[in-house]
Formats: sequence, structure tokens, C-alpha cells
Amino acid sequence: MLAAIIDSGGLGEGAITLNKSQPSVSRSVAMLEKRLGSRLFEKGKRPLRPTELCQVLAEQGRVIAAAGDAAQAAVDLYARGKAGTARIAGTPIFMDGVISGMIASFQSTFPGVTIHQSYGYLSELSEQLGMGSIDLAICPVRANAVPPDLNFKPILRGRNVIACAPSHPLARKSAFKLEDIAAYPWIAPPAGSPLYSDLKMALDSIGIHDFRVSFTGGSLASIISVMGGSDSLTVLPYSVVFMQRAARTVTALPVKLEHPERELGILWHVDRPVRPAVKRFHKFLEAEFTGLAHRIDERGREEVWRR
Amino acid sequence: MLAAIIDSGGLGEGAITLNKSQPSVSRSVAMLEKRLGSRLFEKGKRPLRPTELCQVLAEQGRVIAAAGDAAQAAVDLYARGKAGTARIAGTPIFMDGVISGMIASFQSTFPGVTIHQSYGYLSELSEQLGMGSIDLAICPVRANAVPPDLNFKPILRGRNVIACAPSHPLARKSAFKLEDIAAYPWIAPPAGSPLYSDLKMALDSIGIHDFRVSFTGGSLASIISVMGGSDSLTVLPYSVVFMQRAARTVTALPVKLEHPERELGILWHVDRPVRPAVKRFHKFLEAEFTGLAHRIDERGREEVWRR
DNA sequence: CAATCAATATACCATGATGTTATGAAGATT
DNA sequence: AATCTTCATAACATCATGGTATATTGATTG
Repeated sequence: MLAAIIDSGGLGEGAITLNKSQPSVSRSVAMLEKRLGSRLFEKGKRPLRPTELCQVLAEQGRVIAAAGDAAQAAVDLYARGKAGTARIAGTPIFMDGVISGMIASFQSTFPGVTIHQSYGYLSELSEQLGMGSIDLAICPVRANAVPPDLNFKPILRGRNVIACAPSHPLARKSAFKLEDIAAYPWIAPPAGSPLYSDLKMALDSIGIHDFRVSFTGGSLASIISVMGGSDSLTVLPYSVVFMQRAARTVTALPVKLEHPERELGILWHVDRPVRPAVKRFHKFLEAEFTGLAHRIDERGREEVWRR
Repeated sequence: MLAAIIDSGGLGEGAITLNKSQPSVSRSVAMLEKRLGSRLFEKGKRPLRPTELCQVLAEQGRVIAAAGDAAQAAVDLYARGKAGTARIAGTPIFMDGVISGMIASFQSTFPGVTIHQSYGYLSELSEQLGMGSIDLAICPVRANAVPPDLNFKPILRGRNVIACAPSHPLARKSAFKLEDIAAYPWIAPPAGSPLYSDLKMALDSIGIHDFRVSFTGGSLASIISVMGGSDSLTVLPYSVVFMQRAARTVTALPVKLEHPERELGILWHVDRPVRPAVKRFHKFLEAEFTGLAHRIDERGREEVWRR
């Protein structure tokens, strides 16, 4: 109040800038003067001149007002999801191959939001969502296997492909027989991962029951690196291969695999309040994925799925 | 409150450090949560864990609390007279020769107090006290000439002496006749100053009616400087000469002059509130002057006043 | 210098934030 | 499961703060 009065040059003017009535401000000042035992404005001066003490207090008042404004601004940013934190976790290959790119693009539009990323499979993710240590999980889930305390929003059909380096002999042939595939070594995902069972199922579906695993346990970056330096094959979600297309590090063989019954989706806890930043990120992810699904469908028809 | 709760690790503990009851703090938090539309503490956690938003707001709260503490500290300092401003004015020779030294010693004990010094004679001082543009005036005043709206506190008898440089011929003689004095040129204070009439009266009292003025209009520093380089004489308050004793730039001739009817004193306005810093400075001045008066009396008996 | 104007102070009432004590509810712990 | 600690709620009191209406008082002007 003191700062407002001083800056606007009068008690009445000050009251206006404070959105208060003139008597209210007058009385507040009078009460403070009584409490301090010193005048805050010179006695008997009509354009109300501030005392020395008043100036000092006004200075602190300005600091307080600025902090109040900053707090208000922080609340606004937070409420509109433009500041805050979103903690997201998911299966490693997906996080590295798909989500991380989306996070980058999200952060270019919402630089105030901090993203905490971590990795895990369904059981850990479910537990962490329950404990509240993460906000969202991205994970392939069978529709009937969604834990009861979690919401599930599918975002992508779970289609896997056989992946290899663009330099792989099979990738350069326009046509090949399924038996040719059996000759090459395989990169297997970590044993616990859903992709590992996918791999077995997929190979079963094309009649390959016996295969040699040359490398296992690596993250996406390792897998791509190993593939690039060898003739190894692996099974990856098509979306992951698709996202790598610009880097030309991975390609998909035109082999139709049997698909798992799972869908990739976003999981979150049923009755845990959703922070605005999380909501914002969630919506962003969904939008990105519908866009991605379209582009995959368009391109997929041309390039893959032929046998 | 948020900062207190976070820092002391719990709502109850926070309430204690805030000197409030636990329910009061609890409800305040709840009201703020409702107003913000977001939680400030995690739901269902008993050692009450702060939300992200809460941390941000607590940060601003700490700023506000610090500013509040600073304001309180400023008020305390001000009320105890250890911070603030005192505006003092007085006759030039006195301000330069006596008061300025006291100001220096005052400021070494009260470095937070700002002293504004200015110069003037009784009429201006009286007016400025009336307008409130100065707080204290130091000036020789005749007891019956104190303006009615001013208080007057005498601090020193107005004794004048004939002053000269220590190297002056008369200062080196153990005895001399009054006629010898007439031979030397005089430094006269500014024509408007009380000292000027003192000069005439003093010389009249020892039978010198005709004297040559060699220099006039200067401040104390000029007068001392001119005296040092010449055989000029002047009339100065003995207190001024006394304060210069350490510098050995001025000495007093052992001539008994007739003294003006005025007393040096402190003037202040009757019904203007006295700021604590002014009060403090005022008391300090009075104490200094009683000390000075004693020392002058002791020494004066030995050195001067012999005829 | 009186009349007038603008600025501030006061009177009076309403409201709501904030304080208290007593007590209930719910995580945390053993 | 029992108990303890911690927090939330209930019920009430108080006072700062807000408003409108009006009085008071420096400032201004003819």
C-alpha cells in the first residue's frame, strides 16, 4: 500500500491502483502508524508526503508485492500446464525409439515443463503408478490384462517387424524365401521384455523354431549399433523402425509376422489427481501418436506387409 | 506457512515454528488448496509431503518472509534511533568548528544515521524549523529572542575571544598592551552574522573603535588559512578555538572581551514530532556540549581570561 | 481573506480470514 | 490388530479489512 501511495502520488490515487476504496487505504495506513508509533506521512501535508520510515517500508513492500506477483505467475503457468513436471516411464525400446523424439518436440513448445523419464515393464510400471512415483506409463498391454486401478488409452496397434541394417543381404534383395532368414543370427531383447516373447511367437509363425541368439540385453542404441556392424536380425515394433527412417540405420524386411494381442497405450492411475503439466503432456502424446499412426498406415501399405 | 511446514518437516512442527495452532495452519493450507484448485501436499501421506507447486510457492513465501523480517528490523532500528536521518543547520563558524567534529564522533557510534548539515542564521533557521525542512538548529540566541514556536536549550555560554595564528607576534609575547592590538588587520565574519556585531562590540569594549578589515566573508577554513599566513586577528567563539587546539592552527589572546547577551543553544520546533534518530542526535549533542563546557572551564581558567 | 475545491479522515456496518479448543479420522508403526 | 502420531474438522470468537456516507482540513483562488 505504501509503495502504491508513494508511486501514484496520493492516497486516493493509490487506492485506485490498489483496487480499494480511499477510506480503506486511509484507515490501513492510520492503523499501521498507530502500531509503529511513528508517522508514515508528514502531518498536515495534503498531497500526503511519505516519511523516511515509510520509504524504507515501501521498499520492502515492493519486494513483497513482486514476490506475490511471481507466485501468481507461477500458479498460472502451473495451472495451464506450462510449468511443472511430468514423470513418464515405459518399455525401454519404445521410450528410446519413439517417445524420446516426442519429448524433444514437446519441450520445444513447453520449455517450462520438466520431463522425468524412466524405464520398466508392465508390472513395475503398474506398481509405480500405484505408488505415485510416476504419472504416466507407456507400455504394450493386452486389453483384458489392464490392472483394475489403472486407466488405459490405446495409442498404437502393436505391429512387429523383422528388422535389420539397411546393408543386410536380405534387405537388398527384392525377394527372398523364408528359409533364407533362418541362416542369420538374432538379436534378442532382454529376456523379461514383452518383445522377447514376441520374437519367439513371430518366428514360430513363419516356421522358424530354432534360432541362434548372437546378442541380447542391449538397449535400442546398442541393438542398432550391433545390427549395423553385422548381419543380425531382430524383431522390433514397426513404429520404432519407422521413427528411425530418417537416420537410415534400420529397415524392415517385408515379412508378415503374426502380431501379439497387445496394444501400445498410455496407462495412468484411476483416482490420482492429474497435474496440469501431466495432462498437457498426455494430450500431446496422444496427438503425436494419432499423427504417427496415420503416417505409418500410409507408408506401411506401400513398403511392408507384402510377402 | 508453506516454507515453515516444509522446513520443519510437518504441519504440526510448522505450526509451532509459526507460533500458531496446528488446526489453524491446517485450515489455512486447505483454503489455499481450494483457492488454487491444486493440492499443495500429497494426498494420503502422513508426514505431509509438499507438492511441486507448493515448493514454488514456498520459495516466494521465503522471499516475502525475508522482506517482512527486513521491514521489522528497519522499524526496530528506526524506533531506537539507530537508523534514519537528522537534518541539522546552524551558524557556519560553529557548524564547521565545533559541530562537525561531534557529528564525526556520533557517526562512529551510529553509522546508520544520516546527518544532513546546512548553514544559516537565526531567521532562516527559524523559518526552516517552521517549515520542517530541518530538525535541529544550533545558533546563538538571546534568551528573550527565542521565537515562540521554537524550543530552546542552551548548551554553551557565548564567550568570544580574539584569535590569531600561534605564530602571531602577540601570541608569543607573555604580555602586551591593548594598544598593540590596534596595529593588526582584522578578519571579519560575514556582515549578516552574529559574530560580526560581536566583533564590533568586543573591540568597542577594549577601546578599539577603528579597525582595518583585511578579509571578510570566508568560512572557518578560510579564516584559519588566512590567519596562518598573516598577522591578522579575528573574533571567534572560544569553543571554536578550543576545538582547534589539537591542530595548533589557532590560539586565543589573553584579552577579556565583553560578552554578548546570547547563549549558544539547540532550537527545535515546539509541536513537530521528533524522529528517534533526531532525538538520539540531540541527546548526543547535549552530552557532548556538557563535556565540552567542563573541559573549557578547566582549561579556560588557566589559559585565558587573564588580562 | 473568505469562499471553494480537492484530498484525506472518521463513523458505521458487514464480512471473512484467522485464531482458539475440543474432537474425529487416518496413515504409520509395532 | 492395536496403538501412536499426525492431520482434518467442528464450533465459536475476534479483528482486520472492505464498503458507503459524511465530516474535516490543507490548498487554491477571486
